[in-house]
Amino acid sequence: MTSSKGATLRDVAAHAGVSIKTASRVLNDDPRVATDTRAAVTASMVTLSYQPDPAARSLRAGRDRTVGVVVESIGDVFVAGLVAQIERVLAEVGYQVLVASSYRERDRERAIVSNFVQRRCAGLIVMPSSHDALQGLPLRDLPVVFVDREGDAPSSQSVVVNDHKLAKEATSHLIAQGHRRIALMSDVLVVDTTRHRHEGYLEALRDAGITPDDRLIRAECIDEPRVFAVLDELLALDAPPTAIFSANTRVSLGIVPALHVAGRTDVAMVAFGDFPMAASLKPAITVIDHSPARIGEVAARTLMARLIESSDQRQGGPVITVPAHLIERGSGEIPAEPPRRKSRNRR
Amino acid sequence: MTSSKGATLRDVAAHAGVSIKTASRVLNDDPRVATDTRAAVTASMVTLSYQPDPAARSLRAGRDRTVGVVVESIGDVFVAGLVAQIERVLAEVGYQVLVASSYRERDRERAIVSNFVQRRCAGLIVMPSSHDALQGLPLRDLPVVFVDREGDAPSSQSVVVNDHKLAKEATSHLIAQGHRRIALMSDVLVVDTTRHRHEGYLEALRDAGITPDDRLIRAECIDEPRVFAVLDELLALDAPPTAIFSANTRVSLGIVPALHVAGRTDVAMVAFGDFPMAASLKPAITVIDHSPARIGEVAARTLMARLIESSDQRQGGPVITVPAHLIERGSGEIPAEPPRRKSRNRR
DNA sequence: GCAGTTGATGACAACGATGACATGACTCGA
DNA sequence: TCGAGTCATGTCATCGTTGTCATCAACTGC
Repeated sequence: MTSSKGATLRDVAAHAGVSIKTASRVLNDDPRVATDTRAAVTASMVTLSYQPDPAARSLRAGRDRTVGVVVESIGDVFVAGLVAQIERVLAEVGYQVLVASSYRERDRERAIVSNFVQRRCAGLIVMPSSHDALQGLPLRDLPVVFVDREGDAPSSQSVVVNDHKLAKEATSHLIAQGHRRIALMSDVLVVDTTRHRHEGYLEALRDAGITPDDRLIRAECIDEPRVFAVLDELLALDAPPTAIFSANTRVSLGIVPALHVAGRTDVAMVAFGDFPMAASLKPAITVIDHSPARIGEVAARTLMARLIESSDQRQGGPVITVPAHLIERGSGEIPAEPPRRKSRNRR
Repeated sequence: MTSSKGATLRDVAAHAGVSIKTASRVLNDDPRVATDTRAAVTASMVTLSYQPDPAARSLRAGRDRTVGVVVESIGDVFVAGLVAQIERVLAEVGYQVLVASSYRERDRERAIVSNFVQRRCAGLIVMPSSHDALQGLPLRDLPVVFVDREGDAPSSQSVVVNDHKLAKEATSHLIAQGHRRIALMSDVLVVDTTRHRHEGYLEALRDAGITPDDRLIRAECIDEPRVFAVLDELLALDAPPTAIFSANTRVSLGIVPALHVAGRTDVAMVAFGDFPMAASLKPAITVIDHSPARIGEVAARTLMARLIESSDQRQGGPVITVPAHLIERGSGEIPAEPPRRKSRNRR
């Protein structure tokens, strides 16, 4: 039945016997409309199953009920969880989500943002490839919320976890099990987040009076093959590490299979970021619960507050820190010196 | 420097000393423009760093370089992989991706589609909650590609795997290991895909002369707690299953931890759909490699073919089947009768 | 009973781009 | 040499909506 093109505001106005402007007013909840007129127009809208045209609206009004989300790669598990939550929260208030992946390429990222601005998105949620990723881009006062990493932009806010503190906590946890040779495996150091985790790691070592060993610090784990290679090298050292701190989920997803393949699940490990199956592996993986859902939710609500109330008043400071904590599951509690066959099962 | 509002086509035209229409022609690669005029306009565009306004464009031209993607839930690993590939392919040709999750609610799904149509998306990629999910919706001849499940819509195509065949293959694989009591765990039977997998399972049993046991067929595994409960019940049966066929990834992600917690990793298992870590578990999980990337890629290219060439000529039939195969990893090769301590390590 | 206020409504232009059609300068073949 | 056909370009209206300003009736208070 419902065929071809939908009804326009003009049709609604004609059907209700009012001017198009009055219909527009009803549509926009303008108080200056008589009650019965409003009723008539509303009825006509229902009858004609009218739906406003977003393009015309955004062209004229200069804004669109759309939020642009720029992430590193939507295929990443962490990112998917993040976007899911953002989409869920924004859908509640009738906003649509545009997603695009930057693949960490600065130019691509900037092009995406420009495009979103051009599209009159109402706001932006960005997982920036670098602190100054958006520097100098014309943002038209768009509210911007950075996620997972801090970013610079006029009137922006960032939703992050305390990378430094949590990385330190993870490392200290391993130290507490008696480990002194702890490897750090991470992605390259272009993202601030990763840098902060490195610093946390180093500080934990320093506090424990352990001299960092450059051979154990490997910030080159960009893909799975690379992780395998690095791990091979680490295990082949004269003094190999007895524990590993994995600085992000993608790396963890490489380390775990690699350890299993090498048959070296005796090496302790703490992973920054939870992941599917982490609790079911043998040993189960001790993680820093860096929850994408929590971060996404906070980011979306932070943006929403600025979208809806049109209050430039931003809630919370420029940097909002979401809590996270360490979940002991086994891999992080493997002691440095394997117990000398005291008892196989203590319990 | 670059401030506030961007340049409009009028500005470009003025700067190049031509009419706005000529500038428009250059923008749209209309051949009817003199070479030097074109050069001048292009130069002006660069100088003013002109970017076309998508809203105005889509309003006038009736189409937008945007593809609407409707999925069940963007947070799902399978879905995330799918969307990532779609986005990647479409970005190559300058299309933006709008995503929305239906959470399998029909009304929501239909509302999303209507909205996308209203937005003048150039095309739609839909993971439909049911075969007739889009029935009767005004689609304006939009090219629609259904993914992972077949769907009905005028001039649509579907990109799927052969669920029936693959489920049968998985089940037969378990039968070949000597199993006769094979449980089937799946999501509820609202989606065709799931139904086809059930049929494949049943056919494999029938072919092997095994009578299906209703107590082993559990199509109620909608979330993780439910999976745990069902598994408990199954294992508590008088004649418990010796093998499990998991009909989708979400269910697998529940079964694996449940088996580990119950200490019953001696139960054989084949999972429909690969997932992170599947190869690193003990035992590693034998899966049907139902690859989201492959499906996403094919779906995106199928849609692209119709977007770009504006040829209504659709390539491929209404249903495009993407190949998939069984990957033996261990869990699916656990024999029905555990070997009677012949030798611990054969090699 | 009248200026001034308020409230409801409408006419019109504009947002930025493109489609239909028109124009004027060529070229070409008979 | 001229009409037809091509080519490059321009004029104008239009997509569906909203902002600005005008209109006009009813109501206020003195």
